[in-house]
Amino acid sequence: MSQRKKQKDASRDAILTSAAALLRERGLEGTSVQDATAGAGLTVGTFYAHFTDKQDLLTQAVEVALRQVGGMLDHAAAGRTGIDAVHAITDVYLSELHRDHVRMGCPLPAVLGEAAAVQKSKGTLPQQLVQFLEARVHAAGAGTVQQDEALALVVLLVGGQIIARATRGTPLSSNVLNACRNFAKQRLVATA
Amino acid sequence: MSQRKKQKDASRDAILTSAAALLRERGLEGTSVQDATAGAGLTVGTFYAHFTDKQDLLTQAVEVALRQVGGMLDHAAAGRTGIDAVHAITDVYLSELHRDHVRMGCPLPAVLGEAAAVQKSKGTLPQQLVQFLEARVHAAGAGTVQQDEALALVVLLVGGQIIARATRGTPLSSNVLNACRNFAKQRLVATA
DNA sequence: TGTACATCAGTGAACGCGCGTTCACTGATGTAC
DNA sequence: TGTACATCAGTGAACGCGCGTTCACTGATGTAC
Repeated sequence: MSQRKKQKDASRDAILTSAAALLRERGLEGTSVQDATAGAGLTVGTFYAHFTDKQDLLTQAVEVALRQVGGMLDHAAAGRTGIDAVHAITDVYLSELHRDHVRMGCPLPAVLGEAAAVQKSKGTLPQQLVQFLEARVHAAGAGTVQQDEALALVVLLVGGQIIARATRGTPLSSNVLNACRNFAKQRLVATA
Repeated sequence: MSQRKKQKDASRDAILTSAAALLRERGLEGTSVQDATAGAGLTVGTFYAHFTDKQDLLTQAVEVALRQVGGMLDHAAAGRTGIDAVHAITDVYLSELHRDHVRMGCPLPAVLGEAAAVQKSKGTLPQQLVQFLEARVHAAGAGTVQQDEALALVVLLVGGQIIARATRGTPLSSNVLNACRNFAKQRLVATA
């Protein structure tokens, strides 16, 4: 591969990484093309040499972020099986650490909450994102968790983080995380 | 009260009502001052005779919307007590009807999802909103529901609607509502 | 190897647009005598 | 009751700003001979 091509790919990756971080803390609408390219050390002008438009960038950046959180969940579940793996995922997803490190975390709380932006994307992106998490939970559970339970757990995980982040700085925030962790784990154990 | 004062109050109420509807389907950021006043049959120019700024309007409009959803929940729980009342609230909140009539529903799914807008509001608005719902659930349960359980239920309600709305038009949307209703009701019944 | 030209990643300024906000003005309503 | 003036809810155009997007240009990299 030519040096030019290599550099272009590096720039593209840098913009994607920058956007993947931004969209998690500012949402899809709040992530400007300007800021994403600036975060990669570039100027706006070059943006359209890499992406067809803003929507194109965001779609790909969400996937980048999703791959990261997939790794996070795999790491948490490593060495465990069945309900133990599901509990490990629950603990890590609903941790204070995950709440406070938005840029490195899951994109779903930011993306699914933006009514306007999601409607604009028309496609089935939100569906794909939810099913990604659901599949992960389902697979980790390996037969101990019904599909309906996996869906409800995904709602507790994503919804819990949305609310914990919205109330950050108040005692309620950690109470919500605690309540969701306890509820999810106690009620899922009972069915195992 | 003078006719002038009466007319001004009517205009103010009309703007508030218009904004309360808009913010639930477009979110806080997506609700423009222009659209809110136009929805009341007025032009933008008059806006600052009624509100100090956009944030002022939104804060009050969220309260208006919240009062409406309070009525909805009271109506659903009317004539029931304890866990039955909680189940009725769960069914109505996680109904397809509530998903599809966003303008008349609960503002929390729209408001809590907007990371950027919520951080801008600085105050404890999100906390107040969550506690409003939590208190309602807790009161309806009248001793049968622990505080932690009430919080987890609020997360299932709000999170369930956020995800159901984001995936509207796909089969997943109704599956999520179903899964949350079942999970919430089966697991809460067990503790009653 | 050295030179002349072609390519193209990135620059920086401009555009049109919608936004929140401001303000001089209008005309109907209220008040004073 | 009638007239003259004061008040003020609402109008409509303007502003500065950040946004997504476009484009003429630059200068380093690659290619041909």
